[in-house]
Amino acid sequence: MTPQAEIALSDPTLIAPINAAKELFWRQGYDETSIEDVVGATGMNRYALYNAFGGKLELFLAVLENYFVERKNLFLTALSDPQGGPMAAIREVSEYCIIEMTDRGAGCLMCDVAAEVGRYDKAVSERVLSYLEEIRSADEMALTQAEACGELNPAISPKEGAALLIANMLGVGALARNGAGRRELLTLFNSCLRLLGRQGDAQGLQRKRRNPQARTVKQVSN
Amino acid sequence: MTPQAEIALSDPTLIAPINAAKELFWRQGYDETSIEDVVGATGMNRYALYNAFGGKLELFLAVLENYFVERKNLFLTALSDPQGGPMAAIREVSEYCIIEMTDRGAGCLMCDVAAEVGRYDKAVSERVLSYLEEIRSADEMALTQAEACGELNPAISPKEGAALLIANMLGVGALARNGAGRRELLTLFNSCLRLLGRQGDAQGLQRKRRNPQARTVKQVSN
DNA sequence: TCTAAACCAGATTGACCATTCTGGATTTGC
DNA sequence: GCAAATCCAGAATGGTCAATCTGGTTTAGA
Repeated sequence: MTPQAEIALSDPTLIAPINAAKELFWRQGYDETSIEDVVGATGMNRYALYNAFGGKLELFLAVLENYFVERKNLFLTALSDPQGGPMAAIREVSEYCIIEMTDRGAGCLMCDVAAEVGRYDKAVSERVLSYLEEIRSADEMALTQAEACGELNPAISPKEGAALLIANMLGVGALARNGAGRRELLTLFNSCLRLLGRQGDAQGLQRKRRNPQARTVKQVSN
Repeated sequence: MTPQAEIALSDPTLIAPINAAKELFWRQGYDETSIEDVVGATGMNRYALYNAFGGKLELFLAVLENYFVERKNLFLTALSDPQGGPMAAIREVSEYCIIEMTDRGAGCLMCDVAAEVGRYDKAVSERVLSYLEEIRSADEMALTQAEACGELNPAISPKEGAALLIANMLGVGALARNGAGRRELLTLFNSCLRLLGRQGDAQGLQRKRRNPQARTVKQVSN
């Protein structure tokens, strides 16, 4: 991130324009979003925009950073002190993300749009990978707790499980971007979570249960 | 697909140009690839290109269709009569795809580049989803065989498992596009396959085995 | 009130690119 | 060998867009 973009992020009057621009980039992509679009959506004029951010790329970097931080907070808050247990917390934040993606039919700002920009600027790709790693590690933390309460499928380590969750969410994003429906994507995520959980270890679970027919898993209502 | 693109696909002299253009679009994306690039890579001149395909978009559609067909054949061939068992066949084709993606650092032509074009042309997005469904159904076929030989984790249906495989591959593609390494992605895919397989049902497996310590799974050599 | 700085909107620049045009070269059929 | 069709390469066209410029307007400070 450029120093200018960093300054932009800390200026409270720029929060609203950044959010407006984020919405545009997220829905339309980087190339498809013109400065004129941003002028229209933010209410700022070109002069002020260039003054505050420096240019289109720098504006996008500020947007991306804002999205990064927001997303990280979302995950860390929900996963560091999960009320209903770690698996429930993972489900909660993930379903929130899926709803965001299907609302926009636009996948993940970080991975899809940022990858577009990554073609110009390799630093963006690296930033994306490092952020994904941060989120993966938040997932891993939650899965470690899950392991401790016996909620994790013993066939897998928290680390591997977290990587699977990330990949699954990226896949869900790719499908959303091509127009897949919310219900379908929630079901897909649900299968993933089921395999990661103790329920994925079907026989092992059955052996512990008093009534094996209760094996089916509570589905999301969507 | 336009009639013109369909004709282009059936003309054997256009196979080489289509493959050259595919390589460009795959690596660089649609917007970043100029007609001049294509002229350079294919050896065809602009006049001939426009004559054969009609325009840039039509050229891309021909490329996409070619990729679709090739990919479908790859999956159907490997999965319809799997020599070393269905799970091995799934592993084989998937690892092939991962190697392709990491070679180019460019994810999946179908999902990543086509989604870019899908912004102009909704028909492209729909085509992408329908093709993914075809590949998913090939995976489902293989997983149904796996279920019959007791190689599938009983916690999951072949249908769900196939959807998970697709999502996982799309996620792997997103990671590859941002520069993730081959080894990391193969490991990730491996965890996915392990959960889908009988090994994902750790306790159940343990109960059937004579020596439970043989629980670890053969890893890919990469 | 006055002055200097900040701000605005529209016009302009400069670059890129898909597509078409054109006039000459090459091939093809007879 | 010749005429007609096909092909070629570079120039030209038209459009888009980021970024800058300009000349006038508003605001803020003393």
